Amino acid sequence: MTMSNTGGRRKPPTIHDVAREAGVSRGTVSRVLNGGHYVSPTAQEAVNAAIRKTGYVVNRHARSLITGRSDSIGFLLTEPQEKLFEDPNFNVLLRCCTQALASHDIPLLLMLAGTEDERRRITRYITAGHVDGVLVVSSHSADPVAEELRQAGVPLVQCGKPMGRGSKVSYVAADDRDGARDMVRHLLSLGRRRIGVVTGPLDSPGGVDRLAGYKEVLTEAGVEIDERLIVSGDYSRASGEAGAERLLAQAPDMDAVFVASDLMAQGALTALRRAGRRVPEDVALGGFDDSTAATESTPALTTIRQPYDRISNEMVRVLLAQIGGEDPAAVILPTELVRRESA
Amino acid sequence: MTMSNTGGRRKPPTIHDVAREAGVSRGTVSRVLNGGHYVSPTAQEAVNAAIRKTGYVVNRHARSLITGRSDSIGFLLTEPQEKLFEDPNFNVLLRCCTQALASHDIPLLLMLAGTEDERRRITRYITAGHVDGVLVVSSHSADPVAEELRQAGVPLVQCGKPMGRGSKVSYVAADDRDGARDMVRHLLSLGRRRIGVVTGPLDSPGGVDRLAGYKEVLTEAGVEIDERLIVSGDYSRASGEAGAERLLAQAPDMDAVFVASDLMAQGALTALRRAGRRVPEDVALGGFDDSTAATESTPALTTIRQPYDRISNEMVRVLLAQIGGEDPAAVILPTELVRRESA
DNA sequence: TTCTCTACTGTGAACGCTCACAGAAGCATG
DNA sequence: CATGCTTCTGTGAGCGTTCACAGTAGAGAA
Repeated sequence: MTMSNTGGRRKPPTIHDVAREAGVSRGTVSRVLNGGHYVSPTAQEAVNAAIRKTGYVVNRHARSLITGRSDSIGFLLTEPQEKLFEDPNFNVLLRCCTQALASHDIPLLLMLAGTEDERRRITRYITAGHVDGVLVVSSHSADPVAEELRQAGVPLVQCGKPMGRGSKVSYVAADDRDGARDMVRHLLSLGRRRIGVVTGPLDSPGGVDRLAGYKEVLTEAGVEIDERLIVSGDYSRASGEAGAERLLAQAPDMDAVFVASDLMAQGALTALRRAGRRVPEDVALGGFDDSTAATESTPALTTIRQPYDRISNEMVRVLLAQIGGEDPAAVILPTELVRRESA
Repeated sequence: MTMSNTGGRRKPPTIHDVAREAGVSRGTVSRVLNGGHYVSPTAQEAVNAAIRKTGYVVNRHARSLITGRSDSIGFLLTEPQEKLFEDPNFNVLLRCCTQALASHDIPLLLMLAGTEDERRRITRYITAGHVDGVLVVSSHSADPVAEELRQAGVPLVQCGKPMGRGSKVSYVAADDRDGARDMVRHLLSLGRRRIGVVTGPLDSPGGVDRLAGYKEVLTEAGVEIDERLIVSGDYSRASGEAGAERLLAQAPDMDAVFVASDLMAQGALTALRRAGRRVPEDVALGGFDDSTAATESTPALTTIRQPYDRISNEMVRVLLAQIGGEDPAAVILPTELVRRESA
């Protein structure tokens, strides 16, 4: 359609070529490129035609050199390497964020900070201004990298509530407490009363809030909180399996269990099956996340849906706003109960 | 340690500041930055000290503007969005490539080309020279995007053998044929003779080669090839389940099955279990990839290990060489049989 | 007319770096 | 002493863009 660069690599057209072609000045072309304010319709038209004809694409390096912006943003994952991709939530988040950024024509730089060395390298890279901002994802929200970046004045937004309540850092999170409440209410509505819970890590707000929701609903319903029905995990499949095992040992009469992530719920399913408990007949099982793990299991998991697409969009929106000079913001998004087979 | 950018964002030091600090010229600093040839030890030392003292980090945009290189490379995934992350192999590959690049201090730009729109946008972005080269990953190797980029003269390396035998495109792949041979030989050594196979997509060399290995070994062993023991899938879990079902219907006496990917093998496991076949007692099951799916299943999968870490390193090495002007290259890496529980 | 205001356009001057080139210094060779 | 060679260093130009500024033209008001 346009003059694409077939064959060898020739010198690409510059803004100057476009200007000459359109019979205007560089400045006018630049203005068209950047929103088109204060440009006559005639010039606008001529420039666009010239751009199409020459196949011009802006040289981002030249632009960045002068604007000081890189027009790219980083996606930072701070997890030990083994766990890095076990959790399907990371994948979904990565995919959604990439797409959300793509719609703004902003490339995403993937940054994996598993080891101490990598963290140093990446911190240096980011503080050097090679990206305009950072999307931070990590399951344990007390992240020193994020804090360091924040102090260096780098715009960033975290996925999930951060630990320190005082720190003014942007974040986007699902409503953990409310989601947990919905799930436990659902289990109660099924007639279950001996409801166990495998929590997330309790050094993270997400883990704490989901446990809080659990306790609240039980208390409101007049069901006594039994500490033997509460164990904690770290969102890994293995910890879900171990957690369910411990619960079965401590409270053999358990008739339902709320597991704070689908991946852990998968593990719990294994443990329950091994113990000869039928799901959902003997023990109703509720997960959290609605990740791919939920539909892959048999039985498919009843779970709380985290709106990852909306979370990603909001993260990008908040980050872009912050890069544009706005203040840090917190966004909490509603969850939704998804009924499948396990409860 | 050094003067890090604490607090607000001040103007970062330039090469000029370093030169002044070190008492040398810009040129000398630049030479130190780029390998340090033709620089006296004294100057070398002074410059390094000045860099440490000022906290200088090169401005990549200014450098790129003049060199024409972006010093970044793209990771292109051309798959429909749903499948994008279902396959754990993609995750591993992405992780390994990111790390391989990180060791060269090269950032990775993630590019997801699921829809036609995205493909156009990304092709445009790449041909505009915003990345120096591209790592291409896709399960169906007949990829129009890759071909288009290749014709535009963009350095790229594919993961897996490409379809057209004539096209001079770099690639790195595991030895599919040999891996399949190892697995089938192993199944034979277990005393199995009615060995089924669920192949990968037969419009891709990987799928074809694994099937070829299967047939070769059986023929060499004097076992007759039975077409009822051969069905094909598309590497998805669902297709593995359907494939195993079909095999059981067509050849109920099947005593082993070689499934061309671990994800499909997971599906096959479900089908076998549903049909009441014990694995490995009644039917021995062999997978391919040694992805996370292999250890997550019960029983854990005996499989053929694809050396993803080496594949990634080679992809990066070949790509960098090609960017440096060398000719396209093909690398085939050996696989390894990993015995677990399923066979 | 003259002035002001708005809408638009063109022109240097950067941005921070690398590269080519010229030149200096040191040393051996003719 | 001149010449060449090698090793090292500094300087000016320029990469392609944006930005600030100056300037023009036309419309409307005084």
